[in-house]
Parts: sequence; structure tokens; C-alpha cells
Amino acid sequence: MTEKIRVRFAPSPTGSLHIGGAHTALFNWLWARRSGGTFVLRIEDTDRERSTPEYEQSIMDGMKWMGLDWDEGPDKPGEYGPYRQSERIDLYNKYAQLLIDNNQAYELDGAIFFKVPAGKKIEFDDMVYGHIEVMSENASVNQDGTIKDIVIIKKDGMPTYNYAVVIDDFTMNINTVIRGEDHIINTPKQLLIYDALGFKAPKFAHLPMILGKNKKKLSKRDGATSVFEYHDLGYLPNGVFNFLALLGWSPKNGEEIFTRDEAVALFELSSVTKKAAVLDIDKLNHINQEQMKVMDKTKLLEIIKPFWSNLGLDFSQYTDSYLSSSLKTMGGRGQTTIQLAEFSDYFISFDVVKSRYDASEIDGERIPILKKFYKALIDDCSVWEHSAMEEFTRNWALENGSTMKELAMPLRWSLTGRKVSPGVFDVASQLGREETKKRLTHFNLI
RNA sequence: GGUCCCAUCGUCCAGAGGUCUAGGACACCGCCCUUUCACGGCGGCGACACGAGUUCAAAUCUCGUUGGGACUGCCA
Repeated sequence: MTEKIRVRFAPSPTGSLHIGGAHTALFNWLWARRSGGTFVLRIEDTDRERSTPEYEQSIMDGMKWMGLDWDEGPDKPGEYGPYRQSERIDLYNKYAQLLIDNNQAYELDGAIFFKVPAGKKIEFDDMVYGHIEVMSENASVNQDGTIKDIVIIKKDGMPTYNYAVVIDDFTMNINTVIRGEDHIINTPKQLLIYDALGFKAPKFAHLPMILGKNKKKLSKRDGATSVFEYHDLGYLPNGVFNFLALLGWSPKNGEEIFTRDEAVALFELSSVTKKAAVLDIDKLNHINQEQMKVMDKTKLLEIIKPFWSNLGLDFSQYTDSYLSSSLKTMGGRGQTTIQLAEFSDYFISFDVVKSRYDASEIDGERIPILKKFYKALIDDCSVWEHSAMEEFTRNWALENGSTMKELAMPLRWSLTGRKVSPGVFDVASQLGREETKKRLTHFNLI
């Protein structure tokens, strides 16, 4: 019987949930759900200067947006709370005093320092990086190479990261620490403290970093930072989820497009990659498109609505049924919600069509025959449905010495104001016979 | 500088000594499908950083070199 997995995501509320944090949170979540374990959210707000309640909320909102729910956290009390470091000061003081009493720490200049021993081999087996060992004298050093004792309690009474993380992970019974690779170098320092306190250390699994195009740790310069910016850019929660899961990991079955449940079922910490990954927007775009294709259109509609509004489109006069059907008609076109909203604008506004198209593209000599055809289509096509219209058009073209293309293109332009769209009969079908007639009439094609 | 980590197509991943003239995905380029675009299908371009060693056999193991990254805060 192995003990139940307890993992945690411990962000510092000094900013919104950025893509690197989301990646770490995602892998923790995946492992917790995969193993039937517990996912704890702990807020590391010991930096009085930069931490704010707003950022804390923003981080939780970001996680919720991605669909990463936690079992214990500031807003979900559990037996290991409180879940905010600023509310656990007594704990840090208690153990600091213990270290002082044991002569393993001392007070100086109002701060408390942990004594770093020399000549001790510190080693651990990282679940993804393997065996790592460092000599204690190298764990924390000054510029001149001498050992540097570790500050555990700052002058302002708050604990430092390397100390608080140990006390919390131990007291919260976290048995698997999954975090970014940038922390692997901090691990030896923490192990020293675990050891001094006689705590059993958890397992560690460090995750590869996510790099920007410049191959450097992702920074604000690389564009979007907060996961919400990805929302604003047109990405679906599932798109970001799927994309991020593929950074440093890939399912055994080779499938790259998957649902949350599939990811959970297939996730393996042991198959996480060591190499830092460069974030590739093209791939995100592709995955996002695939996720939009498989998403239930009723649900997608609710996500698209705000994007239509952003374009100044008023969809209030239409039913959700008509709108989601319109999205379905788009047939997977568009890689982002922004594109999908834009590409489908003619389904909710004829004004946008008129604003970008005035029928001047049509060869004047062809107008008579076009009028004749469109009138016939409106009046005589028995069923206003894609294949019926196509068959009607094909036959008419044959009988009147015209071609499909000659008849279809002007219709597309008039209906959508664009040269590119889904199948024109699909568009006409979705718009309805009356609306189609109205638009053709406006352009004097009927 | 020091410590630690990493190293397969431009990018993300497969590959855990022979089945690798290295596989998939994205991007890119052709062709097909087609009323346009997208989707889809087919094909192309394109990588084991380098050097030693171990072995009958190395992308896979070892060492070194080179390159890249992280950390080096009383930030986390």
C-alpha cells in the first residue's frame, strides 16, 4: 500500500498566472488526478511588498479558466490549513526556534540564519532528472566561494522561500513536489533544512522550463504573460491545456489532440522530458483549432459571443440555436476564437457585408444571366438545403451554358462580402431563403 | 567566475544497444479533392552538436569538448 499522493502548486501572488506557472499547475493537477491524489493550492505571499489579494484572485481565476481545480486551498479549507504562508508565521517561528535551540541556526541583525554545514553530500533522486548530488559547501556560497548561511527568517519576520517551502511541504504532508527546473538548484538547500529538522523529504519531480523564441526563460517580452491574455488572443482553455500538456510530455499512444480526461488517463510523471521547451505559437494555433472543431457548439457559442461583441456585432436578435448552427456551418475554419468570430460575422450582420463589398467585382455583362439564375434559385429550388441547392445549380448551369464557379462566386460575395467562406450553399442554407433573397436584392442581382 | 541542469529535423515530441538509409506533429513547399477557403489525402524539405572510448553492434552506455540554460536576493 503506497501512500496517497499529495501535490501542491505554490504560486506567489506577485502577478497573474503566467504560462510557466500554468504549466507547473497543470502537471501537478494531472499527476494528482491520475494518481487519485490530492491537489493543494498554497499561496506563497511572504513578499509583503509585491503580494496582493488581487493577484491571488487572478491566479485562482486563471486556474479555474484552465479547468484546474484544487482540493485544498485558501478558499477550500482542509486539515492542513491555513493555505496562505502569511497565516502560518507561528509555524515558521516555532521551527526556527527549534533550529536555534539545536544550534543549527542563529540570530543576526534581526534575521535568523541557518548554518550550512561543510563536507556533507546532499543527494536525491529526481523523478524526471534522475540522481543529483551536491556537496553541502556548494549549496549556498558567497561570491568569494565561502559558505553562505541561509536566511530563514527575514528582518521583517517573514520566512524566506527556501525555508517556508520546507516547513509547509512537510507540515502539509506534501509527498511529491512538482515544480519548475529552475528550482532544482534550490533543492539541496531545502534538503539541508529537512535534514536538520529531522523531516522526511518528499519526492521531487522537476519540470523542464518553457522558453521564449530567444531560448531564454519566458518573460514579458515574449508576448502574452497571463493565461488570460491567451484567452484574449483567442485561445480556448482546452487549447492551452492541450498545448501545455505537450510541452515536456507526450502520451504513450502518440495522440496529440486529447481531452482532459484522456490526458489524465495517460499522464505519466516518469515520461516527462528533461529538455527545456520553446513555446511555438504555430503549434498552439493548430491545437486550438482542433479543440474548437471538437468542442460542443453550444458551449463554443458562449465563448464566441464576447468576441462578436468586441467586433461591434449585435447578435441579440438571433436565437442561440441559429447562432450555434452558424458556428457549425463554419466547419472548423479559424484557428482562434477571434478568427472564428470574425469569419462568421455575416451570419449576424448584413451591414458588415455591405461595408466591404459593393458588387463592383461582377462583370456587368454577366448580370442578366446571374439575375435569371438567382431568381430561379430563390423561386424554384424546392428544398432550401445544401445538396438540393447544389444539384439545382449544377443542372441550371448545364442547361444554360454556365459553370458552377460563375454562379457561385457572385453569390458568395453577396452573401458574405468575402471571397473566402464555407461552401456557399451551406451559407445560403444557414442564412435562409428570405435573407438570401434580401441580400441578392440589395446588390441588384435578382 | 562558481554550482547545477540540458543537448534528435526551424519548433514540440518518439526512440530506454541491433527492427534507424532515425518515426510523428506544427511550420514550410508541391500535388489531389473542390464553387472559394479551410478540412482531408498524397508527396517533399529537414536532425542524432563534436571527439574519444566500451561493444560484434551506439541516437541510445562512459568520458571529454563545445553550445545552451538555470541559479548565484533578508524575490519566490
